[in-house]
Amino acid sequence: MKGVLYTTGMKQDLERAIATAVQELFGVGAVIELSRPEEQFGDYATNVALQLAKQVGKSPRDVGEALAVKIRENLPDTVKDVTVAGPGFLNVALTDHSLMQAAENKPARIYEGQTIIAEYSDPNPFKPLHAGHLYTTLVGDSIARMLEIGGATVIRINYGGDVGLHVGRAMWAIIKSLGGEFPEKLPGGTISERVAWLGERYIEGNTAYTEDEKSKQEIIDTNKRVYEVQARDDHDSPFAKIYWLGREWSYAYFKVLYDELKVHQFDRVIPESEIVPLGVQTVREQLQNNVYQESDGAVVFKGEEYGLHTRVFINSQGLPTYEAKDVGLLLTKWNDYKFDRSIVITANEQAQYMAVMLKSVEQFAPEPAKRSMHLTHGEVKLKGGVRMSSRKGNTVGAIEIIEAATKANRTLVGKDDPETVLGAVKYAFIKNRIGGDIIYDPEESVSLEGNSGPYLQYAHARARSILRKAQNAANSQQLTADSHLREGERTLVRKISEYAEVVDKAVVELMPHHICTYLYELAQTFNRFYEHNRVIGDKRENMRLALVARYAETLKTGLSILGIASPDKM
RNA sequence: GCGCCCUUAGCUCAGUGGAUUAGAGCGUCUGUCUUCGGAACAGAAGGUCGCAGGUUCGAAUCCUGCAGGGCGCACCA
Repeated sequence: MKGVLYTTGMKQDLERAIATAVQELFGVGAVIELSRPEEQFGDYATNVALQLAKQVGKSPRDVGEALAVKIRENLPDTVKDVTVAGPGFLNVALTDHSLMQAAENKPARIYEGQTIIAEYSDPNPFKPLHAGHLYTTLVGDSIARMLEIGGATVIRINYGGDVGLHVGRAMWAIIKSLGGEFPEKLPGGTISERVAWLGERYIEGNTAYTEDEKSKQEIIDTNKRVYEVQARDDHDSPFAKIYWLGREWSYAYFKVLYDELKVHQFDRVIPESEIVPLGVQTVREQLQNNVYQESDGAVVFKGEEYGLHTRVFINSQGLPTYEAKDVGLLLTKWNDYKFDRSIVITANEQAQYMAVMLKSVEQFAPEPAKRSMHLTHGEVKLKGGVRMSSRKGNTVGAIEIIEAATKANRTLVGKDDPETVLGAVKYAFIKNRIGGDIIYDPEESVSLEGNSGPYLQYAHARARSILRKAQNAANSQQLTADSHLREGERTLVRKISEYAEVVDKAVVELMPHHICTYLYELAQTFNRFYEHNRVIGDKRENMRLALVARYAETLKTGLSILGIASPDKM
């Protein structure tokens, strides 16, 4: 189900034209890959001559020279010049006119017609929301947006563990803390306070589970009771009342985070309890078919045959582990959506686990398994690479991050400015490549300067300010009306023309940080242009207004893929 | 022990199947301002791209080994 790049736009036209030239000159086929060299060398570059040299039996430079002549002949309107550089690289300079056309290119819709499931965020009820949840939510949100840019119909799914040992741990400590099963004794206060209280209980239960054998047994029993509450749909017993209330609080609190972050709404929230029956039933059925095996009273999948490892799907108590639940989840997605692709986004600690789960499903349901992929990101760490742990008491809460950023921004700017705060926080998290761990630096995440969200927003607001002041002629002119560009103008047009290519790359690789890197360069290029070139009152005002308008739109569209707002004024 | 991932300037990171001086931001130092918004711009200092081999005309980028760090490896999620 890999996306195939559509061949549209200036870059693809050029690639085809060069391939044709190769065919005409040497009678061989070649895949041309154009890159963007530094501006002084041209607008596009290719190393095709070096690749062909051996095959054709000529020196790379000779191949390059011959190609350069041919390309100039074939594309007199598009190409201003083709030169051979170094060992045989071809540097291609576009005419100003075609460069301006390239600045109008739109990203390819490589997922057109596909239904793609994006599952992300996945917080568990009864557990605190920490920095990692914030991060994974933002990554998922931007990736889902990228899939939409690529033309897909995206189903956003949020999956969470409302049953399982962590709930047992929390419930055990809650009951202990209440002095018995007394739902009426549950604390009041704001939703944050109540959830904070739950979080403390979870940590207590967690500690007791690892440190005290008797408590551990009690927690295991409590866990079973939670499954029974679900199975019997019990809403009346005091135990059940506590459970449902705690779950409700958690969900309410998740909503607080999503609202604060202004992320796109989920299409569906799937609690684990919903897919447990299908998961268990499926695993038991496939036990008959020998996909899964019994071992020490548990049901396992032996991954060793596939270079993986063995994992337990149903434990010896007869309760499903995360594994069996994920089987149920995957099949539920498949039954309900018949997706073309399903992407699950989590931290990388789950990478090998997920590989085992998918491999097991592949044995009896190959289609959904093959169409699934697991995209992982790193952990959020503190400055100096310090890992957060509730035991050390150095965890950072998800909402705490937004609150701290809001406060810091207030003292810096003197007013509340949620769009700037969110711009700063989101950009700080998304600008790094997915995969490695990222460092949460509270100061950097509220920074207004340099490579930051607010820098980009400011570079947008500045441009809008110019356009506001010159409303008259401004928006009527086409960028391509003037066929000759001055130096600073050309640099900006050239940068804008990279937009569609960068987004394509980000969408294909599912790497939002490419967009961050590019937009920062774009904003930088504009700020330089702004410093050195007058727009209003200049002889070239009309052309430059069209350029500024094109730039502002590009930046705004790009930021929207990251879920970052572009206010007209700041 | 086995598997996977990571190691680029003081800090935080881009760049990863070839190239021309390895790029940013922060921090440090120095400039620009009777300016369409200074949340800006211009410049300086700062790197044997973890170490050692190998392939190549050419390696931060590919291969091998080593070191350091992270994650996972049966009833947690």
